[in-house]
Amino acid sequence: MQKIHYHLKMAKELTPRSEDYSQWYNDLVVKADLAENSAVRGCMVIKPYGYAIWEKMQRELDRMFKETGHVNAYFPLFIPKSFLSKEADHVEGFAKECAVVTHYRLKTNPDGSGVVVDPEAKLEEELIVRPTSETIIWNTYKNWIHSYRDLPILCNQWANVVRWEMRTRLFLRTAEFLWQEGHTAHETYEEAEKEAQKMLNVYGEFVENFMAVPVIKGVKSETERFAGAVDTYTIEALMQDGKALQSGTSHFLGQNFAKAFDVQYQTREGKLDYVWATSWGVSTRLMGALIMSHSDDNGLVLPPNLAPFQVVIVPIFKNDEQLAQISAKVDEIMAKLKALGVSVKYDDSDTKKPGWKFAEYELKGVPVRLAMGARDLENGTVEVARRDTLTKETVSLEGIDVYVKNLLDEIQKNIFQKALTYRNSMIKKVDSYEDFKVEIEKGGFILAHWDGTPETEAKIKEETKATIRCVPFDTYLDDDKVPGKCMVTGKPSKCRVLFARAY
RNA sequence: CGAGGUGUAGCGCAGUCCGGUUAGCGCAUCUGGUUUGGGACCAGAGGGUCGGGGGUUCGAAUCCCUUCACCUCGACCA
Repeated sequence: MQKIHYHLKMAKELTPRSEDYSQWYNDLVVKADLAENSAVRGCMVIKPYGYAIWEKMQRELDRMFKETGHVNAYFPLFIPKSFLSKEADHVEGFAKECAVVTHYRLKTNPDGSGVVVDPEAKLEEELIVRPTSETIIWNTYKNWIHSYRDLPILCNQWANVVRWEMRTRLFLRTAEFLWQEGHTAHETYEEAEKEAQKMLNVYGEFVENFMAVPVIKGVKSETERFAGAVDTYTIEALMQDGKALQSGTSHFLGQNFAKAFDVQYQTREGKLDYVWATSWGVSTRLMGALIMSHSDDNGLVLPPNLAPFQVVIVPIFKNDEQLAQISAKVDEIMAKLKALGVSVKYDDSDTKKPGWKFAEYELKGVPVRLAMGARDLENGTVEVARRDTLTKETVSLEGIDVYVKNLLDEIQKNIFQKALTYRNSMIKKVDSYEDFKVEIEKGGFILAHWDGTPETEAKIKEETKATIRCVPFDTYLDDDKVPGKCMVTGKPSKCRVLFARAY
Protein backbone atom coordinates (compact mmCIF):
# COMPACT_ATOMS: atom_id res chain seq x y z
CA MET A 1 0.00 0.00 0.00
CA GLN A 2 1.27 3.40 -0.89
CA LYS A 3 0.80 6.75 0.75
CA ILE A 4 -0.10 9.64 -1.48
CA HIS A 5 1.85 12.87 -1.28
CA TYR A 6 0.90 15.87 -3.30
CA HIS A 7 -0.64 19.28 -3.07
CA LEU A 8 -3.99 20.42 -4.28
CA LYS A 9 -3.59 23.26 -6.67
CA MET A 10 -5.04 26.66 -7.29
CA ALA A 11 -8.73 27.30 -7.27
CA LYS A 12 -9.84 24.59 -4.91
CA GLU A 13 -7.06 24.76 -2.37
CA LEU A 14 -8.16 24.73 1.23
CA THR A 15 -6.65 26.81 3.98
CA PRO A 16 -4.76 24.26 6.14
CA ARG A 17 -6.33 23.52 9.52
CA SER A 18 -3.14 24.43 11.33
CA GLU A 19 -3.16 27.88 9.81
CA ASP A 20 -6.77 28.87 10.49
CA TYR A 21 -9.26 26.21 11.50
CA SER A 22 -12.23 28.46 11.08
CA GLN A 23 -11.19 29.47 7.57
CA TRP A 24 -10.52 25.82 6.71
CA TYR A 25 -14.08 24.99 7.72
CA ASN A 26 -15.57 27.79 5.62
CA ASP A 27 -13.43 26.87 2.61
CA LEU A 28 -14.37 23.24 2.90
CA VAL A 29 -18.11 23.79 3.14
CA VAL A 30 -18.06 25.96 0.02
CA LYS A 31 -15.49 24.06 -2.05
CA ALA A 32 -16.93 20.63 -1.34
CA ASP A 33 -20.24 21.98 -2.65
CA LEU A 34 -22.10 21.46 0.61
CA ALA A 35 -23.56 24.93 1.07
CA GLU A 36 -23.05 28.60 0.37
CA ASN A 37 -24.20 31.91 1.72
CA SER A 38 -27.36 33.24 0.14
CA ALA A 39 -28.56 36.70 -0.71
CA VAL A 40 -30.45 36.65 2.58
CA ARG A 41 -28.35 37.62 5.55
CA GLY A 42 -27.53 34.64 7.76
CA CYS A 43 -29.40 32.16 5.58
CA MET A 44 -27.62 29.50 3.58
CA VAL A 45 -28.29 27.63 0.39
CA ILE A 46 -27.75 23.93 0.99
CA LYS A 47 -26.39 22.62 -2.29
CA PRO A 48 -27.34 19.23 -3.76
CA TYR A 49 -24.28 17.39 -2.48
CA GLY A 50 -24.71 18.75 1.04
CA TYR A 51 -28.44 18.16 0.96
CA ALA A 52 -27.88 14.55 -0.10
CA ILE A 53 -25.98 14.00 3.14
CA TRP A 54 -28.73 15.67 5.16
CA GLU A 55 -31.30 13.47 3.42
CA LYS A 56 -29.37 10.39 4.45
CA MET A 57 -29.33 11.65 8.03
CA GLN A 58 -33.04 12.33 7.86
CA ARG A 59 -33.82 8.93 6.45
CA GLU A 60 -32.01 7.08 9.20
CA LEU A 61 -33.28 9.28 12.03
CA ASP A 62 -36.81 9.06 10.69
CA ARG A 63 -36.52 5.28 10.63
CA MET A 64 -35.28 5.28 14.23
CA PHE A 65 -38.08 7.57 15.40
CA LYS A 66 -40.69 5.37 13.80
CA GLU A 67 -39.12 2.26 15.23
CA THR A 68 -39.53 3.80 18.69
CA GLY A 69 -43.23 4.42 18.09
CA HIS A 70 -43.27 7.98 16.81
CA VAL A 71 -45.28 9.41 13.93
CA ASN A 72 -44.73 12.48 11.80
CA ALA A 73 -47.03 15.50 11.61
CA TYR A 74 -46.73 19.09 10.52
CA PHE A 75 -47.52 22.29 12.38
CA PRO A 76 -47.61 25.89 11.07
CA LEU A 77 -44.59 28.04 10.36
CA PHE A 78 -46.29 31.02 12.02
CA ILE A 79 -47.09 31.37 15.67
CA PRO A 80 -49.44 34.05 17.06
CA LYS A 81 -47.42 36.40 19.19
CA SER A 82 -49.58 35.81 22.24
CA PHE A 83 -48.67 32.09 22.31
CA LEU A 84 -45.06 32.86 22.92
CA SER A 85 -45.75 34.76 26.10
CA LYS A 86 -47.56 31.93 27.85
CA GLU A 87 -44.52 30.17 29.28
CA ALA A 88 -42.36 32.73 31.07
CA ASP A 89 -38.92 31.07 30.73
CA HIS A 90 -39.66 30.14 27.16
CA VAL A 91 -40.33 33.76 26.07
CA GLU A 92 -37.26 34.89 27.94
CA GLY A 93 -35.18 32.40 25.99
CA PHE A 94 -36.42 33.15 22.49
CA ALA A 95 -37.89 36.67 22.42
CA LYS A 96 -34.60 38.32 21.48
CA GLU A 97 -34.18 36.37 18.27
CA CYS A 98 -37.59 36.21 16.64
CA ALA A 99 -38.57 37.23 13.13
CA VAL A 100 -41.97 38.91 13.21
CA VAL A 101 -44.59 39.19 10.48
CA THR A 102 -46.48 42.45 10.81
CA HIS A 103 -48.17 42.93 7.41
CA TYR A 104 -49.74 40.77 4.77
CA ARG A 105 -49.58 42.87 1.62
CA LEU A 106 -47.26 44.92 -0.56
CA LYS A 107 -48.14 47.67 -2.96
CA THR A 108 -46.41 49.58 -5.72
CA ASN A 109 -44.38 52.43 -4.35
CA PRO A 110 -46.10 55.73 -5.28
CA ASP A 111 -42.73 57.05 -6.55
CA GLY A 112 -42.53 54.06 -8.90
CA SER A 113 -39.46 52.48 -7.32
CA GLY A 114 -40.60 48.90 -6.76
CA VAL A 115 -42.86 47.76 -3.93
CA VAL A 116 -43.42 48.89 -0.36
CA VAL A 117 -45.29 47.42 2.58
CA ASP A 118 -48.91 48.49 2.43
CA PRO A 119 -49.54 50.26 5.76
CA GLU A 120 -53.24 49.45 5.37
CA ALA A 121 -52.41 45.76 5.60
CA LYS A 122 -51.23 45.63 9.18
CA LEU A 123 -52.00 42.41 11.02
CA GLU A 124 -54.29 42.57 14.03
CA GLU A 125 -51.95 40.24 15.89
CA GLU A 126 -48.38 39.86 14.70
CA LEU A 127 -47.13 36.42 13.76
CA ILE A 128 -43.81 35.01 14.87
CA VAL A 129 -41.84 32.80 12.53
CA ARG A 130 -41.32 29.73 14.73
CA PRO A 131 -37.99 29.57 16.56
CA THR A 132 -39.27 26.21 17.88
CA SER A 133 -42.79 24.83 17.99
CA GLU A 134 -43.65 24.02 21.61
CA THR A 135 -46.23 26.78 21.85
CA ILE A 136 -48.21 26.11 18.68
CA ILE A 137 -48.04 22.39 19.35
CA TRP A 138 -49.19 22.61 22.94
CA ASN A 139 -51.98 24.91 21.91
CA THR A 140 -52.99 22.16 19.49
CA TYR A 141 -52.48 19.28 21.92
CA LYS A 142 -54.97 20.96 24.23
CA ASN A 143 -57.67 19.91 21.78
CA TRP A 144 -56.30 16.43 21.28
CA ILE A 145 -56.00 15.42 24.92
CA HIS A 146 -58.94 14.84 27.23
CA SER A 147 -58.36 11.50 28.88
CA TYR A 148 -55.53 9.14 29.76
CA ARG A 149 -56.85 7.13 26.81
CA ASP A 150 -55.54 9.89 24.49
CA LEU A 151 -52.02 9.44 25.81
CA PRO A 152 -49.24 9.15 25.00
CA ILE A 153 -48.88 11.40 21.97
CA LEU A 154 -45.61 10.72 20.20
CA CYS A 155 -45.22 13.22 17.34
CA ASN A 156 -42.28 14.42 15.37
CA GLN A 157 -42.06 17.06 12.70
CA TRP A 158 -39.40 17.79 10.10
CA ALA A 159 -39.33 21.55 9.68
CA ASN A 160 -37.42 24.75 9.28
CA VAL A 161 -37.12 27.24 12.10
CA VAL A 162 -35.80 30.79 12.32
CA ARG A 163 -33.66 32.29 15.05
CA TRP A 164 -32.37 35.76 14.30
CA GLU A 165 -28.74 35.20 15.22
CA MET A 166 -26.25 38.05 15.36
CA ARG A 167 -23.43 36.09 13.81
CA THR A 168 -23.88 33.09 11.61
CA ARG A 169 -21.72 30.32 10.19
CA LEU A 170 -22.68 27.80 7.55
CA PHE A 171 -24.43 24.83 9.18
CA LEU A 172 -23.18 25.68 12.70
CA ARG A 173 -25.41 28.69 13.20
CA THR A 174 -27.72 30.04 10.54
CA ALA A 175 -30.74 32.29 10.90
CA GLU A 176 -32.92 29.64 9.29
CA PHE A 177 -32.09 25.99 9.78
CA LEU A 178 -33.63 22.61 9.12
CA TRP A 179 -34.33 20.22 11.94
CA GLN A 180 -36.71 17.74 13.42
CA GLU A 181 -38.53 18.39 16.65
CA GLY A 182 -40.25 15.65 18.59
CA HIS A 183 -43.05 16.67 20.95
CA THR A 184 -44.54 14.08 23.23
CA ALA A 185 -47.25 14.07 25.90
CA HIS A 186 -47.50 11.52 28.70
CA GLU A 187 -49.56 10.47 31.70
CA THR A 188 -46.78 10.39 34.23
CA TYR A 189 -43.56 12.05 35.23
CA GLU A 190 -41.74 8.74 34.94
CA GLU A 191 -42.97 7.97 31.46
CA ALA A 192 -42.03 11.41 30.11
CA GLU A 193 -38.66 11.31 31.80
CA LYS A 194 -38.02 7.90 30.29
CA GLU A 195 -39.00 9.18 26.84
CA ALA A 196 -36.57 12.09 27.06
CA GLN A 197 -33.78 9.69 27.98
CA LYS A 198 -34.78 7.23 25.28
CA MET A 199 -34.58 9.87 22.56
CA LEU A 200 -31.23 11.08 23.80
CA ASN A 201 -30.03 7.52 23.37
CA VAL A 202 -31.47 7.38 19.87
CA TYR A 203 -29.46 10.50 19.04
CA GLY A 204 -26.34 9.05 20.61
CA GLU A 205 -26.71 5.85 18.64
CA PHE A 206 -27.26 7.70 15.38
CA VAL A 207 -24.38 10.11 15.82
CA GLU A 208 -21.93 7.39 16.81
CA ASN A 209 -23.00 4.66 14.38
CA PHE A 210 -23.83 6.71 11.33
CA MET A 211 -21.85 9.91 11.69
CA ALA A 212 -18.98 8.07 13.38
CA VAL A 213 -18.77 10.88 15.91
CA PRO A 214 -18.32 9.85 19.57
CA VAL A 215 -20.52 11.74 22.03
CA ILE A 216 -20.74 12.33 25.75
CA LYS A 217 -24.27 12.13 27.10
CA GLY A 218 -25.32 14.09 30.12
CA VAL A 219 -27.62 16.62 31.68
CA LYS A 220 -27.30 20.39 31.28
CA SER A 221 -26.81 22.79 34.15
CA GLU A 222 -29.69 25.09 35.03
CA THR A 223 -28.23 28.01 33.04
CA GLU A 224 -27.59 25.95 29.93
CA ARG A 225 -30.89 24.18 29.76
CA PHE A 226 -33.68 24.79 27.25
CA ALA A 227 -35.99 27.69 27.99
CA GLY A 228 -39.04 26.11 29.58
CA ALA A 229 -37.53 22.71 30.37
CA VAL A 230 -37.17 21.00 33.73
CA ASP A 231 -34.14 19.10 32.48
CA THR A 232 -32.18 19.17 29.24
CA TYR A 233 -30.21 16.13 28.19
CA THR A 234 -27.48 16.60 25.64
CA ILE A 235 -24.97 14.83 23.47
CA GLU A 236 -21.68 16.68 23.30
CA ALA A 237 -19.06 16.04 20.62
CA LEU A 238 -15.50 17.32 20.41
CA MET A 239 -14.27 18.96 17.23
CA GLN A 240 -10.70 18.71 15.90
CA ASP A 241 -9.82 22.18 17.17
CA GLY A 242 -10.66 21.18 20.73
CA LYS A 243 -14.00 22.97 20.92
CA ALA A 244 -17.18 21.19 21.94
CA LEU A 245 -20.30 21.08 19.80
CA GLN A 246 -23.71 20.43 21.30
CA SER A 247 -25.06 17.99 18.74
CA GLY A 248 -28.53 17.17 19.97
CA THR A 249 -30.78 17.83 22.93
CA SER A 250 -33.74 16.10 24.53
CA HIS A 251 -35.83 17.97 27.06
CA PHE A 252 -37.96 16.78 29.92
CA LEU A 253 -40.49 19.61 30.06
CA GLY A 254 -42.34 18.49 33.16
CA GLN A 255 -45.81 20.04 33.25
CA ASN A 256 -44.59 23.51 32.28
CA PHE A 257 -46.17 23.68 28.85
CA ALA A 258 -49.27 21.75 29.91
CA LYS A 259 -49.84 24.37 32.59
CA ALA A 260 -49.07 27.28 30.28
CA PHE A 261 -51.55 25.99 27.69
CA ASP A 262 -53.93 24.41 30.15
CA VAL A 263 -53.68 20.86 28.88
CA GLN A 264 -55.38 18.63 31.48
CA TYR A 265 -56.62 15.07 31.19
CA GLN A 266 -58.83 12.73 33.17
CA THR A 267 -56.62 10.28 35.00
CA ARG A 268 -57.32 6.59 35.51
CA GLU A 269 -58.62 7.61 38.93
CA GLY A 270 -61.07 10.06 37.41
CA LYS A 271 -59.18 13.14 38.56
CA LEU A 272 -57.85 16.04 36.48
CA ASP A 273 -54.13 16.40 36.00
CA TYR A 274 -51.72 18.22 33.70
CA VAL A 275 -49.89 16.08 31.19
CA TRP A 276 -46.15 15.52 31.20
CA ALA A 277 -44.09 16.50 28.18
CA THR A 278 -40.84 16.13 26.29
CA SER A 279 -39.33 17.72 23.24
CA TRP A 280 -36.16 16.80 21.40
CA GLY A 281 -34.34 17.92 18.31
CA VAL A 282 -31.34 17.70 16.06
CA SER A 283 -30.60 20.11 13.24
CA THR A 284 -28.49 20.75 10.17
CA ARG A 285 -25.86 21.66 12.72
CA LEU A 286 -25.09 17.95 12.65
CA MET A 287 -23.55 18.64 9.25
CA GLY A 288 -21.04 20.87 11.01
CA ALA A 289 -20.24 18.14 13.51
CA LEU A 290 -19.74 15.66 10.70
CA ILE A 291 -17.41 17.96 8.78
CA MET A 292 -15.32 19.03 11.76
CA SER A 293 -14.91 15.56 13.20
CA HIS A 294 -13.26 13.71 10.33
CA SER A 295 -12.13 15.97 7.52
CA ASP A 296 -8.54 16.90 6.71
CA ASP A 297 -6.57 19.43 4.68
CA ASN A 298 -7.45 17.61 1.47
CA GLY A 299 -11.16 18.00 2.11
CA LEU A 300 -14.16 16.23 3.48
CA VAL A 301 -13.97 12.73 4.92
CA LEU A 302 -17.39 11.09 4.93
CA PRO A 303 -18.42 7.99 6.84
CA PRO A 304 -19.65 5.37 4.35
CA ASN A 305 -23.00 5.23 6.16
CA LEU A 306 -23.80 8.82 5.16
CA ALA A 307 -21.88 9.39 1.93
CA PRO A 308 -24.19 10.32 -0.99
CA PHE A 309 -22.24 7.72 -2.91
CA GLN A 310 -19.79 5.38 -1.23
CA VAL A 311 -17.66 4.53 -4.23
CA VAL A 312 -16.63 6.53 -7.26
CA ILE A 313 -15.13 4.87 -10.30
CA VAL A 314 -12.79 6.85 -12.53
CA PRO A 315 -11.79 5.49 -15.93
CA ILE A 316 -8.40 6.36 -17.36
CA PHE A 317 -8.47 6.25 -21.14
CA LYS A 318 -6.73 7.55 -24.22
CA ASN A 319 -9.54 7.17 -26.72
CA ASP A 320 -13.19 6.21 -27.13
CA GLU A 321 -12.40 2.60 -27.87
CA GLN A 322 -10.46 2.23 -24.62
CA LEU A 323 -13.22 3.98 -22.70
CA ALA A 324 -15.75 1.54 -24.14
CA GLN A 325 -13.67 -1.43 -22.99
CA ILE A 326 -13.23 0.02 -19.51
CA SER A 327 -16.90 0.93 -19.26
CA ALA A 328 -17.92 -2.62 -20.10
CA LYS A 329 -15.80 -3.91 -17.24
CA VAL A 330 -16.99 -1.16 -14.90
CA ASP A 331 -20.62 -2.07 -15.62
CA GLU A 332 -19.95 -5.56 -14.29
CA ILE A 333 -18.30 -4.22 -11.14
CA MET A 334 -21.11 -1.74 -10.54
CA ALA A 335 -23.76 -4.41 -10.85
CA LYS A 336 -22.00 -6.57 -8.30
CA LEU A 337 -21.46 -3.68 -5.89
CA LYS A 338 -25.07 -2.56 -6.14
CA ALA A 339 -26.18 -6.12 -5.41
CA LEU A 340 -24.31 -5.82 -2.11
CA GLY A 341 -26.06 -2.53 -1.34
CA VAL A 342 -23.06 -0.34 -2.15
CA SER A 343 -23.83 2.99 -3.83
CA VAL A 344 -21.57 3.77 -6.77
CA LYS A 345 -20.99 6.66 -9.12
CA TYR A 346 -19.19 6.12 -12.42
CA ASP A 347 -17.61 9.33 -13.65
CA ASP A 348 -16.88 8.72 -17.32
CA SER A 349 -17.12 12.37 -18.32
CA ASP A 350 -14.39 13.35 -20.79
CA THR A 351 -14.42 17.00 -19.87
CA LYS A 352 -12.23 16.49 -16.81
CA LYS A 353 -8.93 14.67 -16.51
CA PRO A 354 -8.41 11.77 -14.09
CA GLY A 355 -6.13 13.81 -11.84
CA TRP A 356 -8.78 16.48 -11.56
CA LYS A 357 -11.40 13.89 -10.66
CA PHE A 358 -9.17 12.31 -8.02
CA ALA A 359 -8.72 15.65 -6.29
CA GLU A 360 -12.38 16.55 -6.65
CA TYR A 361 -13.73 13.36 -5.10
CA GLU A 362 -11.17 13.58 -2.32
CA LEU A 363 -12.39 17.09 -1.61
CA LYS A 364 -15.91 15.71 -1.51
CA GLY A 365 -14.98 12.92 0.87
CA VAL A 366 -16.06 9.90 -1.19
CA PRO A 367 -14.93 6.97 0.99
CA VAL A 368 -13.57 4.70 -1.76
CA ARG A 369 -12.29 5.47 -5.24
CA LEU A 370 -11.66 2.89 -7.93
CA ALA A 371 -9.50 3.83 -10.89
CA MET A 372 -9.33 1.63 -13.95
CA GLY A 373 -7.08 2.10 -16.98
CA ALA A 374 -5.61 0.08 -19.82
CA ARG A 375 -3.03 -1.40 -17.49
CA ASP A 376 -5.71 -2.73 -15.14
CA LEU A 377 -7.76 -4.03 -18.04
CA GLU A 378 -4.79 -6.09 -19.11
CA ASN A 379 -3.97 -7.35 -15.60
CA GLY A 380 -7.53 -7.88 -14.40
CA THR A 381 -7.02 -5.38 -11.59
CA VAL A 382 -8.30 -2.06 -10.30
CA GLU A 383 -6.70 0.65 -8.18
CA VAL A 384 -8.49 1.08 -4.86
CA ALA A 385 -7.94 4.30 -2.90
CA ARG A 386 -9.45 4.94 0.51
CA ARG A 387 -10.22 8.49 1.59
CA ASP A 388 -9.74 8.11 5.35
CA THR A 389 -6.10 7.01 5.18
CA LEU A 390 -5.25 8.43 1.72
CA THR A 391 -3.69 5.12 0.77
CA LYS A 392 -4.14 3.17 -2.43
CA GLU A 393 -3.37 -0.28 -3.72
CA THR A 394 -3.92 -2.39 -6.79
CA VAL A 395 -6.42 -5.17 -6.23
CA SER A 396 -7.52 -8.12 -8.36
CA LEU A 397 -11.01 -7.85 -9.86
CA GLU A 398 -11.71 -11.30 -8.50
CA GLY A 399 -14.03 -10.72 -5.51
CA ILE A 400 -13.68 -6.95 -5.77
CA ASP A 401 -17.28 -6.44 -4.68
CA VAL A 402 -16.81 -8.17 -1.36
CA TYR A 403 -13.45 -6.51 -0.94
CA VAL A 404 -14.98 -3.04 -1.35
CA LYS A 405 -17.94 -3.86 0.86
CA ASN A 406 -15.59 -4.94 3.65
CA LEU A 407 -13.39 -1.93 3.09
CA LEU A 408 -16.38 0.40 3.57
CA ASP A 409 -17.18 -1.29 6.87
CA GLU A 410 -13.59 -0.91 7.92
CA ILE A 411 -13.53 2.78 7.00
CA GLN A 412 -16.71 3.38 8.98
CA LYS A 413 -15.12 1.76 12.03
CA ASN A 414 -11.76 3.39 11.49
CA ILE A 415 -12.96 6.96 11.38
CA PHE A 416 -15.07 6.45 14.48
CA GLN A 417 -12.12 4.88 16.28
CA LYS A 418 -9.86 7.71 15.22
CA ALA A 419 -12.32 10.31 16.46
CA LEU A 420 -12.82 8.37 19.70
CA THR A 421 -9.10 8.07 20.37
CA TYR A 422 -8.69 11.79 19.78
CA ARG A 423 -11.71 12.64 21.96
CA ASN A 424 -10.52 10.46 24.81
CA SER A 425 -7.04 11.94 24.65
CA MET A 426 -8.66 15.36 25.09
CA ILE A 427 -10.54 14.61 28.31
CA LYS A 428 -8.59 15.90 31.26
CA LYS A 429 -9.10 16.05 34.98
CA VAL A 430 -8.33 19.29 36.78
CA ASP A 431 -8.54 20.11 40.50
CA SER A 432 -7.48 23.72 40.82
CA TYR A 433 -8.86 26.76 39.06
CA GLU A 434 -5.31 27.81 38.16
CA ASP A 435 -4.72 24.55 36.33
CA PHE A 436 -8.13 24.89 34.74
CA LYS A 437 -7.22 28.25 33.22
CA VAL A 438 -4.07 26.72 31.75
CA GLU A 439 -5.69 23.53 30.47
CA ILE A 440 -8.73 25.20 28.91
CA GLU A 441 -6.39 27.11 26.59
CA LYS A 442 -5.27 23.80 25.12
CA GLY A 443 -8.81 22.84 24.14
CA GLY A 444 -10.69 19.67 24.89
CA PHE A 445 -12.97 18.55 27.69
CA ILE A 446 -12.14 19.14 31.33
CA LEU A 447 -13.71 17.24 34.19
CA ALA A 448 -13.68 19.35 37.33
CA HIS A 449 -15.61 19.94 40.51
CA TRP A 450 -18.20 22.72 40.65
CA ASP A 451 -20.30 23.87 43.59
CA GLY A 452 -23.53 23.73 41.58
CA THR A 453 -24.31 27.45 41.65
CA PRO A 454 -25.07 29.60 38.59
CA GLU A 455 -22.82 32.30 40.07
CA THR A 456 -19.72 30.14 39.96
CA GLU A 457 -20.64 28.89 36.52
CA ALA A 458 -21.02 32.48 35.27
CA LYS A 459 -17.69 33.48 36.78
CA ILE A 460 -15.93 30.61 35.02
CA LYS A 461 -17.57 31.50 31.72
CA GLU A 462 -16.68 35.14 32.12
CA GLU A 463 -13.05 34.47 32.97
CA THR A 464 -12.27 31.52 30.71
CA LYS A 465 -15.02 31.40 28.04
CA ALA A 466 -15.59 27.81 29.12
CA THR A 467 -19.09 26.52 29.80
CA ILE A 468 -20.44 23.50 31.55
CA ARG A 469 -21.30 21.20 28.66
CA CYS A 470 -23.07 18.70 30.90
CA VAL A 471 -22.96 16.51 33.94
CA PRO A 472 -22.01 13.26 32.17
CA PHE A 473 -24.05 10.12 32.78
CA ASP A 474 -21.08 7.84 32.26
CA THR A 475 -17.70 7.72 33.92
CA TYR A 476 -14.75 8.80 31.77
CA LEU A 477 -12.01 9.03 34.37
CA ASP A 478 -11.80 6.89 37.49
CA ASP A 479 -13.04 9.33 40.12
CA ASP A 480 -15.60 11.34 38.09
CA LYS A 481 -18.44 10.41 40.36
CA VAL A 482 -16.60 10.85 43.65
CA PRO A 483 -17.56 13.95 45.67
CA GLY A 484 -14.99 16.70 45.99
CA LYS A 485 -14.56 20.43 46.36
CA CYS A 486 -15.41 23.11 43.80
CA MET A 487 -12.25 24.25 42.05
CA VAL A 488 -13.33 27.88 42.36
CA THR A 489 -15.06 28.25 45.72
CA GLY A 490 -13.93 25.14 47.58
CA LYS A 491 -17.53 24.36 48.44
CA PRO A 492 -18.70 20.72 48.30
CA SER A 493 -19.34 19.13 44.89
CA LYS A 494 -21.21 15.90 44.28
CA CYS A 495 -19.27 14.87 41.20
CA ARG A 496 -17.14 16.25 38.41
CA VAL A 497 -18.84 18.12 35.57
CA LEU A 498 -17.71 18.51 31.98
CA PHE A 499 -16.31 21.86 30.85
CA ALA A 500 -15.22 23.06 27.42
CA ARG A 501 -15.20 26.01 25.14
CA ALA A 502 -18.02 25.44 22.73
CA TYR A 503 -19.40 26.44 19.35
C1' C B 1 -25.23 47.67 19.12
C1' G B 2 -19.42 48.56 20.31
C1' A B 3 -14.25 48.17 17.74
C1' G B 4 -11.66 47.29 13.29
C1' G B 5 -11.68 46.13 8.01
C1' U B 6 -13.31 45.38 2.84
C1' G B 7 -16.41 46.65 -1.60
C1' U B 8 -12.88 46.95 -8.98
C1' A B 9 -15.13 40.68 -14.52
C1' G B 10 -18.14 34.39 -12.00
C1' C B 11 -14.03 33.90 -7.95
C1' G B 12 -9.36 35.96 -5.85
C1' C B 13 -6.79 40.46 -6.18
C1' A B 14 -3.49 44.97 -8.09
C1' G B 15 -4.31 50.03 -9.16
C1' U B 16 -6.54 54.60 -4.66
C1' C B 17 -1.67 57.49 -0.60
C1' C B 18 0.27 61.45 -5.02
C1' G B 19 -6.56 62.44 -10.14
C1' G B 20 -4.35 62.08 -16.43
C1' U B 21 -3.79 56.97 -22.62
C1' U B 22 -8.38 52.24 -24.18
C1' A B 23 -8.97 50.03 -15.85
C1' G B 24 -4.99 45.51 -15.33
C1' C B 25 -3.44 40.42 -13.46
C1' G B 26 -4.33 35.14 -11.84
C1' C B 27 -8.07 31.39 -11.72
C1' A B 28 -12.62 30.14 -14.06
C1' U B 29 -15.39 30.40 -18.97
C1' C B 30 -15.51 29.79 -24.57
C1' U B 31 -12.92 28.22 -29.50
C1' G B 32 -9.04 25.24 -31.97
C1' G B 33 -5.22 21.76 -31.41
C1' U B 34 -2.05 18.43 -28.64
C1' U B 35 -2.99 15.54 -24.17
C1' U B 36 -5.24 11.94 -20.30
C1' G B 37 -2.24 6.49 -14.09
C1' G B 38 -2.65 12.90 -9.06
C1' G B 39 -6.03 19.36 -10.26
C1' A B 40 -2.43 19.30 -18.44
C1' C B 41 -0.10 22.47 -22.31
C1' C B 42 -0.03 25.95 -26.48
C1' A B 43 -2.61 29.62 -29.33
C1' G B 44 -6.69 32.76 -29.47
C1' A B 45 -11.47 34.96 -27.63
C1' G B 46 -15.41 36.83 -24.61
C1' G B 47 -16.55 39.09 -20.08
C1' G B 48 -16.52 45.72 -16.07
C1' U B 49 -23.03 50.43 -13.51
C1' C B 50 -14.72 50.29 -10.25
C1' G B 51 -21.19 48.90 -4.17
C1' G B 52 -25.15 53.23 -4.75
C1' G B 53 -26.16 58.62 -4.73
C1' G B 54 -24.26 63.52 -4.71
C1' G B 55 -20.11 66.96 -5.14
C1' U B 56 -15.01 69.10 -6.58
C1' U B 57 -12.38 69.18 -11.41
C1' C B 58 -10.87 70.27 -18.19
C1' G B 59 -10.63 65.18 -16.36
C1' A B 60 -12.48 60.71 -10.70
C1' A B 61 -11.70 53.61 -9.37
C1' U B 62 -8.42 57.55 -7.20
C1' C B 63 -10.18 63.66 -3.67
C1' C B 64 -14.75 65.35 -0.52
C1' C B 65 -19.82 64.38 1.47
C1' U B 66 -23.51 60.77 2.07
C1' U B 67 -25.56 56.00 1.94
C1' C B 68 -25.75 50.66 1.51
C1' A B 69 -23.71 45.84 1.85
C1' C B 70 -20.42 42.27 3.57
C1' C B 71 -16.29 40.26 6.70
C1' U B 72 -13.41 39.71 11.46
C1' C B 73 -13.56 40.41 16.82
C1' G B 74 -17.07 41.23 21.25
C1' A B 75 -22.36 40.77 23.60
C1' C B 76 -26.46 36.52 22.01
C1' C B 77 -26.95 31.34 20.49
C1' A B 78 -28.86 24.64 18.25
